[in-house]
Amino acid sequence: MLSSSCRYGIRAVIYIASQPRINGKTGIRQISKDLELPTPFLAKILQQLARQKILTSSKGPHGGFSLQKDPRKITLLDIVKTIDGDGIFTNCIIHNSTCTVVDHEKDPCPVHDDYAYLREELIRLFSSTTISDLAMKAGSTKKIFI
Amino acid sequence: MLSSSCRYGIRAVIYIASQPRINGKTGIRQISKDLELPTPFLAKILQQLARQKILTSSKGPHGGFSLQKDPRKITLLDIVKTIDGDGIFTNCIIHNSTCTVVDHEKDPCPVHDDYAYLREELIRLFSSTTISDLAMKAGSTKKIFI
DNA sequence: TATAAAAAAGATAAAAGAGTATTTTTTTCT
DNA sequence: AGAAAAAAATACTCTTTTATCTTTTTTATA
Repeated sequence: MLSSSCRYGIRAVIYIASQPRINGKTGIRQISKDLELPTPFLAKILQQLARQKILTSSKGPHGGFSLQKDPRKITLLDIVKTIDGDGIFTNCIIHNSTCTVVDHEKDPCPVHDDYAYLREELIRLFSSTTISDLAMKAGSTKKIFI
Repeated sequence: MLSSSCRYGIRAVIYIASQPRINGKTGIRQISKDLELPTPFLAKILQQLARQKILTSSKGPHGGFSLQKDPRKITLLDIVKTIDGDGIFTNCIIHNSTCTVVDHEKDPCPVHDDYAYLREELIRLFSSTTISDLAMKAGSTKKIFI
């Protein structure tokens, strides 16, 4: 469904949002240690999220990553699109390419109509779930990150 | 969502089900030509489906593949499980492993509850959509296979 | 200003997925 | 029996994803 990179990215953003705000920065060493993810691999993912204005990164001593936006304004859709692209929301389920209503309206693939509903539900879920929601739920337990 | 192998397999099974029954066999050369798929790669996929009793294969002149079951009894779920496994139906959306109700019932991951519904809809769609359904819809057009 | 801490960048390595090529086995038909 | 046609099996290549390692750049602060 989602790539490893994407899942790691989502968990890292939830983790950052759950951190107590002392100076507002969370180091990648700490994130990768607590989430049990490979440090340099996670670094690349967070860099992508920083380029998309979802995270802020700062170098130097006491540097690290923090959210660039209100966690209530960051959705799962934002993160998934940044890391995996929007293929999961547009690709046909049995063909290689997109299979939107426009593409196939006169020549729909046989699963098209039935899958359209599920695709809409997927988009609805991902676009309505915010990092704020997830960080609140995550707050109640430690193990969710692993 | 689904691997290339899996999508190719689904399309091939729909194609076989759509063929006029002369001697009941469809050669892989014909399938790969009409679906524009690489022949030896598709062969491996069809072999997997044959091992799972979804297809029958016969060697020798006039050999080929045919359905081993009533197409009304072959579901998308059968094919997806054969080729991609059941990870898509069991894996957690943000973790590496399964995240079923049993696994996380006392310690659910933060997206668990919201995603559970979508997962159920996915299973419902895949298990209720049969090759018979798809072959009938496919009958009306040529381009759907490509 | 020098140092150390941190992320950024780049190069490389391992694993998995996708695809190709070749040989072997089976079967039909002459 | 022999030849040809078809799938099965095997081994290999290419690409992408995942992961690691090393070097560079930035920056706070002693």
